[in-house]
Amino acid sequence: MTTKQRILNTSLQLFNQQGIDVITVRHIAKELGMSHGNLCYHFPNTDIIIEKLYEQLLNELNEILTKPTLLQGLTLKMFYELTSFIFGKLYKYKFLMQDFISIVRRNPNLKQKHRELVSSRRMLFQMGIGAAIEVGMLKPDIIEGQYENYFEQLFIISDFWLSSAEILYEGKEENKLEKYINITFTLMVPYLTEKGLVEYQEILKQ
Amino acid sequence: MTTKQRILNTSLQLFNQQGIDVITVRHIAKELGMSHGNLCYHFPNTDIIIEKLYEQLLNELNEILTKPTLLQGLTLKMFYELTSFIFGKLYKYKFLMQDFISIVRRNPNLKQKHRELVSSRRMLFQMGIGAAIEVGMLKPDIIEGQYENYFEQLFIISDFWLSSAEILYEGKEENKLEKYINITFTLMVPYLTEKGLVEYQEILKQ
DNA sequence: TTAAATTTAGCACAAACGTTCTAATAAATA
DNA sequence: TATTTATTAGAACGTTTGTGCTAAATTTAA
Repeated sequence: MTTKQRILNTSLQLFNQQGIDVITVRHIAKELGMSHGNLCYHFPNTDIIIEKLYEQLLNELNEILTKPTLLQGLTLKMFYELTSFIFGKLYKYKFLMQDFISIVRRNPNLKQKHRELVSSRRMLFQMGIGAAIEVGMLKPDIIEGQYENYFEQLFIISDFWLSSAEILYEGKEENKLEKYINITFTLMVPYLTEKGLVEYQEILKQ
Repeated sequence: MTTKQRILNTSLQLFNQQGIDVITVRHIAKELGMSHGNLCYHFPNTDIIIEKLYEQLLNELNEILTKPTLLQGLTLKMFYELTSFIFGKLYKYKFLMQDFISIVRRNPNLKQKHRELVSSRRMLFQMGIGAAIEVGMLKPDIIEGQYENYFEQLFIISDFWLSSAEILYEGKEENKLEKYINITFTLMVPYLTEKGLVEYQEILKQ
């Protein structure tokens, strides 16, 4: 593993544990057992490390999200697994979500990048919803703006379940991810057809 | 107005504009045209100011939430107005929501206080849901844990809509509050009875 | 093997921070 | 009026921060 990647890994760990406010280049260097002068040779400051970690998250997400076969032979289970995959990645980089407001204030570039991510996620989900309606999994869009509201709710929860969990969640750490995946996934239940509901029940049993 | 209250007001304004990371006792003092030594005579540090502002928000919320007549003669419109009231207060103190993770890290006392707030809100809403089912506004709790999930979704969105808006919202500032009130309120639509739906449509018309 | 490029450690600097102290001023009280 | 109390300004302290520099060590390439 290269020194740069070792720095990124250790930074991710420290940011996740303690947040971006208290972690400095000196802390990261100390954790790695190197001089902070050396660390600044690789990354001049923490903001650049954070930006690299955000790009790393984007790359890991795009590995799946840009697959052209993503929506072929659509099933509800695929939706669930996609949610699980995304949430797992967000969990891995949880400081990015929890401190996103501060991060964006320090580095406005990321605001635009995140908007693009959300925008592409929105398009993907719209296509997914459309496909799911066609195969009779979801109810057609009867009430005006029904799925628009659903998207907004979905994005708020997707982006901030980790923040909420940090304050409110009291159970075991290993159950956290699944709990919030379910909370988010059940947001869809009201829009399921009877056929969709059957499939939904089966997913829960597993 | 007392000096203490002037300091709190100006602090609130600066925190809302720029966040808690960059604002120091020196900034606040400068904005008020006083020496920072003087400001520290009133409030030794920013953490204490933040704690006082949080308590101020709690007091303003409790003015309504602890009214014994709150749930008497329950209508959906009352629910909507209650949501509006709470969201308006959160908007006034938006930095508290947007920076809550950092704030709690710096002052763990507030974590417990917030949990108590959420817990009392949860009880209030449970009573509200119960009453709304009784008057035929909401569907009875058929699916196991149906309303539990609803609560979780509701609390995540209530606590973090301001954070999401900071990054994603692009419309006019004066429409922001209403937009997110609607997003949150429509979370309830799937649980409405036909009677409830009629009342819901009427609220939207206004 | 020799030369160049990369990587490393450690120091030094100015700026900003919270905190504390002193002394002066204003307000309240006896 | 005299005395105490509350409020204010400003300076000083030790820390910590990001940043940049130098020189040594290591690796790579010729």
